[in-house]
Amino acid sequence: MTKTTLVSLADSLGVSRQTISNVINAPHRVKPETRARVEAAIAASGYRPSAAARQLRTRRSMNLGLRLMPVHDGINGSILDRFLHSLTETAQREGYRLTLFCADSDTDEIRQYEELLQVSDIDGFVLTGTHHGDRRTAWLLDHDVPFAAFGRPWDDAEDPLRSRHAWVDVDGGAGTAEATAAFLGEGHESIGFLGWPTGSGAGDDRRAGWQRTLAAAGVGPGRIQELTASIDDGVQTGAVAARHLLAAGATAIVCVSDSLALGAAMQLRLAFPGIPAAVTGFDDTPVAAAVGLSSVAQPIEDAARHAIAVLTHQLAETTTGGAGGLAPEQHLLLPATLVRRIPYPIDTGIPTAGTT
Amino acid sequence: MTKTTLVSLADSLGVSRQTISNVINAPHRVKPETRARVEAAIAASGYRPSAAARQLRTRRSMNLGLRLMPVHDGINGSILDRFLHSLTETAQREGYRLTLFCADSDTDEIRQYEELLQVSDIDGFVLTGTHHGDRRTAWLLDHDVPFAAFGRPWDDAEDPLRSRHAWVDVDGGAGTAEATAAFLGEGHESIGFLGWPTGSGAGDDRRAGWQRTLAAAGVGPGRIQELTASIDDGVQTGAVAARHLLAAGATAIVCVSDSLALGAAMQLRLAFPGIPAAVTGFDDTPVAAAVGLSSVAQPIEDAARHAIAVLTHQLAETTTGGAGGLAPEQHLLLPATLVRRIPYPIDTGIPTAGTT
DNA sequence: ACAGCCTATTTGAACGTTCATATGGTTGTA
DNA sequence: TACAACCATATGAACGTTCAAATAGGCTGT
Repeated sequence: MTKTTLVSLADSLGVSRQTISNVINAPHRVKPETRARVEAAIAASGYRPSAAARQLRTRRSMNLGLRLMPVHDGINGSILDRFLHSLTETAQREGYRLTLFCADSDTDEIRQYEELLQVSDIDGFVLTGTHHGDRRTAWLLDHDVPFAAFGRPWDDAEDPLRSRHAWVDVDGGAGTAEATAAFLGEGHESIGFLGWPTGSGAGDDRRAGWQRTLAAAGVGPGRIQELTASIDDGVQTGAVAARHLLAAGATAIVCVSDSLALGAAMQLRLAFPGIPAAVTGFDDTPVAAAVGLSSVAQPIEDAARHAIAVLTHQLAETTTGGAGGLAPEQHLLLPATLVRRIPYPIDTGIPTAGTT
Repeated sequence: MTKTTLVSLADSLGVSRQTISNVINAPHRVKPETRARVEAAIAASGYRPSAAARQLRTRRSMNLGLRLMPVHDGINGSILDRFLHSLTETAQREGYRLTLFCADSDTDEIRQYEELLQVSDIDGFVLTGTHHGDRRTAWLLDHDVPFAAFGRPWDDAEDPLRSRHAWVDVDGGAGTAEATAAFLGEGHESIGFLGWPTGSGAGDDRRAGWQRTLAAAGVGPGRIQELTASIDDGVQTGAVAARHLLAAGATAIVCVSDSLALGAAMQLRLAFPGIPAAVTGFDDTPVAAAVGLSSVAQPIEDAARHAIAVLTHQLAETTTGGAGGLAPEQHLLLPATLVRRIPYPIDTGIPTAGTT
């Protein structure tokens, strides 16, 4: 039993290669009667066109590339899991596959683009972790490589909707604004913000949501200044920074991440024993769910779906030359929403000697 | 400026295609002098052989397939992140790439194998989430498809080292045994085990580690029976089940997962206020690190590295026909190790009315 | 009756490699 | 000198598909 190929199938059916090829790629060109006959034969033989041969001829691989960000940078952990799933599933439904690669810097990532493209192995890319001064998008635009970014083009921050490339993002600012407003509604007046150092795009965006909500509520710029802290991610660092916010009079804290929120929650417990800690995190990670921490959730599955939709549409366009249905939104900002939780009593122990 | 190809490069150098091909694939066949000249030209032109053409001719794609398990089944969250990273990085170093695909059942996964192979798009697979009655391994063996499994062949449990296929796994039982022994060393006598329902391979293995340690310490089978609970994963379910273990007199609890451990920790706090909860989880997830939960850590990066090593060796073998260096261990059980932590005081609040 | 056009199908060539084999030149041995 | 053996390089064919152009046949209109 030899491998079924276009020719072997054609011979056994008494038609030509091209007819079968047409049945697969341009069915309207084939007489319905013939078509049915060929389709039956295809199904019976289990024939599948060889990707390699097809790719060699058409110069399209139906493969999309995604760089796996170094751990603790970009999308990680369970967010990555959800993102990847949605990405892969959506791509698969459109006939594409997802190929992963690693790179330790943006420069290295660009080098890999060159490699992957020249080898004509990848049709387009999904970018994550966009940031200020991102050279990747410029490179891809310059080289006419189809791609979709998860993350706004932060350099065009004033008007990202004018961006030359397609992107999807989650409106983190709206999420932190909602969290802040919720605290205000509960009677809190001094609401702190625990964020990352300025310059990170996503981090600044989330801070801005908190800031504008406080400002709208009549809190002065000086006070806002006092109520914000900027530090690197981590539970311990969150605890330390939260102490400063508490000293500044904060009774509730909005955080840029779940890790920081976790640390902040510890300090709030100590400061206001018996009262559920007024803290919100970001990303709605399993950690947050586990300890009952309120958190701003990103519709990451939707974002992934849309990124693929945009990208595949772009790819279909360059092939067929323009037709191919309504173009999906090129610049899409999805709403983040606050997930409210009641903290569990995880731990009453004071960190002392030997345990496990 | 047209695309550089084997022919265009050959013409510009005044040699034949095959010579260049040889420089790349079998350098020893080419006269050093010519070789140097060709290599320089390759570097100068930035020439890269087309994957498609090569694949069409050689029938190898240098692509490895990995099924992305449905969320909350198999490898998830940050473990997946670490696993994927290591897998991708190692594969990349060997000249392979990782292609993802989704499947909602093992049957579906097998269907995709057929598709991926027939299209000759994938050279081999990495399997995760092996379980009792796994039909995938049988199928792959039957069809002579190279693969490496992360997870023992649970059906050959008596002697997995005799398995017909390559696998890597982590000795979870050794990890829980270590945890149990540690509690015994601290003076605990009634150490409970919070596990998944019987039948899950990995879960049973972890329970066995606890069980044999207790047995070795002289705890009778009846008592062991009383001290074990089996439930589905989750923080809440863990808390509920832990209550039963406490009622049975347990003072420490070894858990099959971090989620369950988190729930158990809650109950232990309530039962023994002021004393650090004697609980261990499994997987050493960020959740565990965040709340200061001791946990059994898997050397997942090593496992991934080894899986790729085994797989690529297998692939190289089928090509060259046997030569190609020492074969890596076909059946490898890596040790899991206990990471001891001191619980943080995360939460003193009692779960009551509205929060955040 | 025949050019002209449309439809359904076929044919030759090309995509860029590698395999198998052929060529030409040099060396070694009788 | 003749002939085999070897080395370095070159040539033809093949992998399985799609593109572009060619063919055959049916229908229309003058």
